[in-house]
Amino acid sequence: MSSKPVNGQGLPIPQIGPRPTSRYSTLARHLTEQIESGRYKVGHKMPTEAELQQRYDVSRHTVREALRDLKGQGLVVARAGVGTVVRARAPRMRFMQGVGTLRELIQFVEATRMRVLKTRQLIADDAMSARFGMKPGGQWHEASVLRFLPDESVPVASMLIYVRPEHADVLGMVDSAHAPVFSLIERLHGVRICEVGQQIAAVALTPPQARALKARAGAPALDITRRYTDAQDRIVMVSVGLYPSDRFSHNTKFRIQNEDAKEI
Amino acid sequence: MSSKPVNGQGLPIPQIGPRPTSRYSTLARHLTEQIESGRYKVGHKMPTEAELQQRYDVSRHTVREALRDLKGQGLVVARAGVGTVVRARAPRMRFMQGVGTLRELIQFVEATRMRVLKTRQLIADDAMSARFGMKPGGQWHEASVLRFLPDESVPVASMLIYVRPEHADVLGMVDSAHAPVFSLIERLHGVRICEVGQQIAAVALTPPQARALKARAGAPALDITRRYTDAQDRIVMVSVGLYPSDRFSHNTKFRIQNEDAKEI
DNA sequence: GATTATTTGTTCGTATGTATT
DNA sequence: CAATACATACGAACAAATAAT
Repeated sequence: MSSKPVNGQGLPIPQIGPRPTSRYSTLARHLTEQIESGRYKVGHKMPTEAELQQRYDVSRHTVREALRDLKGQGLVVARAGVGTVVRARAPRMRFMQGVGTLRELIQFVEATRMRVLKTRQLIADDAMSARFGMKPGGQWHEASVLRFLPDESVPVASMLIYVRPEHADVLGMVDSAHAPVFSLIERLHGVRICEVGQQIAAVALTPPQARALKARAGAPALDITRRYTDAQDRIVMVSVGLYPSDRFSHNTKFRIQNEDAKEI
Repeated sequence: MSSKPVNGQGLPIPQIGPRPTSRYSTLARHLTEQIESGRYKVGHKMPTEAELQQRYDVSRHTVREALRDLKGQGLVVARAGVGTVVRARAPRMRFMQGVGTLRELIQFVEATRMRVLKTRQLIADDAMSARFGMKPGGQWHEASVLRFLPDESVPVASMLIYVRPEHADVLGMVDSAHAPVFSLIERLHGVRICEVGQQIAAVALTPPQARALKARAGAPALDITRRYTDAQDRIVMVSVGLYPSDRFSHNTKFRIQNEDAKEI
């Protein structure tokens, strides 16, 4: 009868809180501290699930629940066949908080119409891999899209949108659905976007680009490239937008979170 | 012992994708559709886990994985002893959180040197008022600055920095102090920056700008204008940076807010 | 108020699938 | 092809919270 420590002790993890928390969340907190303290370094691999299972004397399920927490916070990335790699040392600083960033994005999307010019399949080559981080050889669907303000005939932007073949059906709904493409994928395919990386650069329009946008060749434009990734750090979608400078500027507001300005 | 349909059929859910996706995500999508279609109404209870388990002939584990997805999207809330209640018909939009935005900015500043070319006093005119929101007639100090990467002679950016007369002393310390100007003001004058508004636009370099930056006239560049305001919404500082596109791109990471929706 | 039934939460065990090395 | 490591899936039991008796 000694083998029933179902929720009792036997776990060599320092139980900090006064209240007995669950094992997996205790383990999650413990691992988080190890990462924050630098015991597990960014870029390096965590111990395997089996290793953690033995070391802390818990079931593999419990280990996975704990790791799921860390994944959700973006601290680690797990990949089958490789392992669990530490990705960040802190659970995402709250230094600045985007104020209305997403809301403004959504409102912008809802206020504009999109017209899909054409779609095609393609295989990611080395150039795409270098630009977007897709694995070379992966299959993708590409849509060429123009974005219009209501009651205007001159497009605000021309975009290229890349999605996985299994999500390609959303490209057919972009015209009618006034919603961002990534949210369509989330809704229709149960994917969960976890992080969005955004790169903004200034470019000069090439002649074909200028023709599509009814703009002058060589005119300056914003190139806004966004990479949408899920919890496993897999790329779900990539969008490349070209916004002529006379029609669009990118505005963001940051609010400084005043509680911990100590770290700077 | 015929009960080993580990990944076979037996699930009365329409499998859409060409590849057999996991059972739990298929189930999650199915349940999501039921909610969106109004089959399960907001405020009402979902079937119990045991019920779903029987109805779809899967294990409880699979049911829970599917429900975890819905919880993560904020569609349902589960409470022990009560059940799983539908909370929203569509996945509510989550806000994004700027990740490392400020940190990256600081690191960029620390990794570069600044050289102040000249400073001057000026009175805000209507043009400045329209661009930056300063009150017309207000006194400001302007510094023209070049920013260099270490060991490089070509500037990364040319900037104009506007500060109030009472803070003008910081402009003399920019060269040596490897810290952002706004944080110097905060430290030396006890001002507390509360919000930062940022506008990014693409521009073509004018001939004088191109000369200062040792770049080609007409070349595309990012114009990043930041307005720093305090708690009273007074403008503390304004900076205008010109970043030639071949030397700089603006990167941001957003992370989707991942509250666990445990509490109501 | 105490007891019981119900429902989700946590934890163990085991086995197989899939991606990578 | 084999070994490794995470992903998915089955089963079983008990704990904790809540609602009903």
